[in-house]
Amino acid sequence: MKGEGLEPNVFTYNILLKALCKNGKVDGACKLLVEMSNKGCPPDDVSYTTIISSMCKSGEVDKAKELALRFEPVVPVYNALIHGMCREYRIQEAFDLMNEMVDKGVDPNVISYSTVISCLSDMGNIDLSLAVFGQMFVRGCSPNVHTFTSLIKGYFLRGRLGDALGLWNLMIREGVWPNVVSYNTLIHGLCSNGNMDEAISVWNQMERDFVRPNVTTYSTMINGFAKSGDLISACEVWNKMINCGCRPNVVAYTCMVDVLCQMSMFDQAFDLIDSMIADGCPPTVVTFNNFIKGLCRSGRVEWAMSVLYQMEKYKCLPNIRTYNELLDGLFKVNAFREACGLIREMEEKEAELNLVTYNTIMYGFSFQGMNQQVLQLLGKMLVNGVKPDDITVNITVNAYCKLGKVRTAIRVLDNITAEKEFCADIITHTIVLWGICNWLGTEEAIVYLHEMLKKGIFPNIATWNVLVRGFFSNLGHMGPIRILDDILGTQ
DNA sequence: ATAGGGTTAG
Repeated sequence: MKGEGLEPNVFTYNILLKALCKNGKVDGACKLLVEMSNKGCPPDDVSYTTIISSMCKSGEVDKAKELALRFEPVVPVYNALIHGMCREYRIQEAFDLMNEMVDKGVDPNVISYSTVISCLSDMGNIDLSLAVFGQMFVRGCSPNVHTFTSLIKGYFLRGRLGDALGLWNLMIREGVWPNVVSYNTLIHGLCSNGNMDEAISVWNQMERDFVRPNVTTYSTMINGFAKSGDLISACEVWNKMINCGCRPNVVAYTCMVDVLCQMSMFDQAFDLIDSMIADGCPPTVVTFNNFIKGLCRSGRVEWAMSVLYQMEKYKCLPNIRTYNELLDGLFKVNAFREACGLIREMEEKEAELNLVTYNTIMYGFSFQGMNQQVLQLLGKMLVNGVKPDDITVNITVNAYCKLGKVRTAIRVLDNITAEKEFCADIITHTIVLWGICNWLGTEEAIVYLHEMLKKGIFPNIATWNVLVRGFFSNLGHMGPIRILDDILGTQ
């Protein structure tokens, strides 16, 4: 350009800025920003928005905010920052930015509100989501298809199907037409709430509305059918996708790997993974996790372990889910040594154990009768800041009971139940009943049984098994007969 | 005409 005697203008520089950002050279873009001023072509709003948005997308939202402080930000800059905060669920800071906008008279627009609403929906806070929706109206800003779609997503996440569908109808009544993303959100919401029939009818409605399904739509349907056990329909959607000229991407392939595994077509699943390379969309760790999960669930754990070591060839690193699936598989086939070997391997690689990992290992250990080690693992879990769930509690209570520390088990349960973080279910109670029968005697078990009934927790077949066995081993044959009389008398 | 902000699936 310079050879031709042409001077770059602000458009030229902004295109260059965008190119630098897109190639991960944000530092270079910042240098160019300085150079622009020196060359007598000062950066404009677009220049700043480009850089700040790029920083936010690469997770450098604090650096982006610092840069934004150096000038008077416009709405798109604020929106990029809000999105950056929301990406990390820093919702308070997103609200702070919104308030700052209002204070400075830079009115938040539909994009600002929709970004926050989408974030709150993802966080499961549909009530706050609706509050922002209301505030948006008060401030004279109208929702668009993004806003409605984000709210609908939030309702589905909380299982509120009726509210989600109500909002969908409201959206259409307001003259806001759904696009392919809205349809995908609706279909996914119905599928993940176990409403496959409704999902199919929406998918048909989509065609009548002349909204073309994209690869996300097909993947959502394949996954929906796969999760509901309708593998034939899942395959039909895959074929339809190919016939309609829609090229599968890595997600579509990954869903299909799951389908083939569920059909026990493991060789075909592997062939499909292999063909992904040739098709230019290489498998990811999620693809392999599906394959490994399928193999483990059918007891082919050795094969699954060999896949773990093949992943490297595909430049895929196993993640915690890979290990969790394999550990579960190994424990289920009683390959205790191999499971311990894998745990050591995880420690060497400094893999961060999560809730599922701890539950899986503790469960595996308890099946080996290693109850002391179960309690040690609970300690390790708490030290590492991993919050136990109801499964952890049941495994722990079981360990205490097996060790004969039934009173401790009951005390631990009372404490966490009082904090309302946990609600003991029939499984918990059956475990404790086992402990009482075996260590404290059947009379106390009957007292406990009555307390259970008073709380509205009703015995199932496993509970009765525990009681009957307990009575046989403790009282000879008279006990169980009395209990059986009770059952026959009441049911 | 050429540059900037938000929604979906494994």
